Amino acid sequence: MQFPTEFLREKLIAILEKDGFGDPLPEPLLEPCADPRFGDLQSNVALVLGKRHGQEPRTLAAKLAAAVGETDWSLPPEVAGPGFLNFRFKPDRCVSAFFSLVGDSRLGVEEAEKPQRVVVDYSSPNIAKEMHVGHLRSTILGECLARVYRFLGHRVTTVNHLGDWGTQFGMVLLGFKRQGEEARLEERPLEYLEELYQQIQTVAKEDPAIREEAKAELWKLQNGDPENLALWRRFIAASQVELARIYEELGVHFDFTMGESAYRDQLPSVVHDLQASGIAQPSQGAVCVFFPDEPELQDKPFLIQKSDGAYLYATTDLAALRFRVEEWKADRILYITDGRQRLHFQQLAATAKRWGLPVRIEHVWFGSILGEDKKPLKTREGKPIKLRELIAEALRRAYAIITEKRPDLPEERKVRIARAVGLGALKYADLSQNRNLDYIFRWEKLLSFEGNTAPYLLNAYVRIRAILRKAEASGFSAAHGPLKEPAELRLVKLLLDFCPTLERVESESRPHFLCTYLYEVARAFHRFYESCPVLQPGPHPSREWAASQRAARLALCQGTAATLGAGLDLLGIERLEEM
RNA sequence: GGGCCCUUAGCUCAGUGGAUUAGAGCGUCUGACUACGGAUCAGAAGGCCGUAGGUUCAAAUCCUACAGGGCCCA
Repeated sequence: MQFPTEFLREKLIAILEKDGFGDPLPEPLLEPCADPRFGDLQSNVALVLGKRHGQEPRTLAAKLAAAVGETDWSLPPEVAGPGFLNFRFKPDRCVSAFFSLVGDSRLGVEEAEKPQRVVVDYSSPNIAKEMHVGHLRSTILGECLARVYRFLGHRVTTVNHLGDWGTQFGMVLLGFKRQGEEARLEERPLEYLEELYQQIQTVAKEDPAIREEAKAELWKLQNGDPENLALWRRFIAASQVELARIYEELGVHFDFTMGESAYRDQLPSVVHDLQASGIAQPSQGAVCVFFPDEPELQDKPFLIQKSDGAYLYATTDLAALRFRVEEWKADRILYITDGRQRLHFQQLAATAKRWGLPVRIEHVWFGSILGEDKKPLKTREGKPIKLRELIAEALRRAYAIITEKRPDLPEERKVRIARAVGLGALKYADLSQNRNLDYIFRWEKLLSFEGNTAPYLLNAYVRIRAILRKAEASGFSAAHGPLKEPAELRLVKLLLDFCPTLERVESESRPHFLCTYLYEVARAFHRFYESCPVLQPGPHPSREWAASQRAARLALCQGTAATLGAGLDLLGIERLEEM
């Protein structure tokens, strides 16, 4: 389906190229007007080209305006100020485009012509530790991006790269052997394993003998000791059960869960390969990749094997990378982690390039979570906020509100609504902010239910659904009809922006573009709702006209619900029929 | 010591390769309940876009330096 911006853009390009202004095209050619009073789209190409070719911008703008003229989509452009071109869409054309969009299950979004195989690597918790707030960001962002890429027609594989093979298992094994309690392992494995680890670590600090014992346990595990292997497998199985519960609650799905341990047999060959092809070199007993051609990485070698022969995260990541390219034929891999790992992924990408792996690596990084004092909220000091506590608090707060506002509802429905609202608010808090920014952890912020939040979007959706249900009960249906009120047209134009918005999300892997857009849609709907009655229109010239208007407004409701609903789905937020 | 990120209204944040009068939410103040669901809507107040230079007819946006905060590497 064609969109007005796209249409005008192509038109403008054709004119510029014909007039010899196309090399290179000034960008951006068109952007939304800063102020709606100027129109729908603005262009400052005349200013840029005027300068480039020594022409008076206003004269050039007038010439371009004349060349564009009136189009199928737009009125003749106006020249304003120093040489802006302001474009105004034809309302009727937008309305008819809107009606074709309403009838389309994909809302006018076409599937990618050249689908890519995209691997999204996210969440990736450590198996022997509680998940905390930091994991939420990776999990929520990754899930959302995977859904957006998939919706745009790409072949997405999601993977949870579990930390299941670190040195911490020496401590955990020792701890469990000394004082293991089966029941606690079954009950709450993540918490229990973390506790064991911390206990042993505390003791080990004082007692070198304990440190040695832990090392010995680790050595045994890594060298295939049956007892330790069996225990380790039990830790993993128990942890995975608990993780699965959390993911299910969050509505997160992985196509594959493959821990670091899955690659342990491949590590020697990675190091060997890289050495054999001259990419990695021995250095002070260790093995490193150097990057003489990358200015930013010149003094930052990538360590892939330590002098004692041990492998590192880097080695595992390279093995996983090779696996994903060779076995999954990945064209593109997105790693969703916090910004502290940026150097690591820069090095990983640079190594992959020299290794000749035909894959585009994107590090989708996000900021840290800070405490109220703007200092990092570290798990060592201070009190870590456990993810399940955060979720429980979200549900509790949402439940309190729903109980207050809807005491009439049966318990079961209140719980269900509290789930959608609480989890939605929590997810939305992470998704709606530019991911690169650090954020300060505050319950009120993460669990806010007003303004630009999930409950606001849900509220709009619920209201529309209520209207549509009533309409259906009364036998009214949606159809073509007049949409001329400013609030109607504003909504119509916004709904035509769904597809371009998703493309922007894809181009930068930034879900907050989608959130901002959906918020605008919900706001525009609320305004429309206030000023344009759908089911009980006011006085009208004729009964036919009133019926036609109601049908058109119902269509607008349908289109808005479909767009908000699709958007919520992509964000991973559950839709509601009532709240 | 080197590198990266950030600094926009009291608070939390948008601002799509420079451009017409910098936008929201929360909070504050004033309105709208004869309700298609008020978790809503209308309006007001509130900003030398960290500081200082530079490039430009035009800078929150690009360049340089500095300050403050955070992170990474040895």
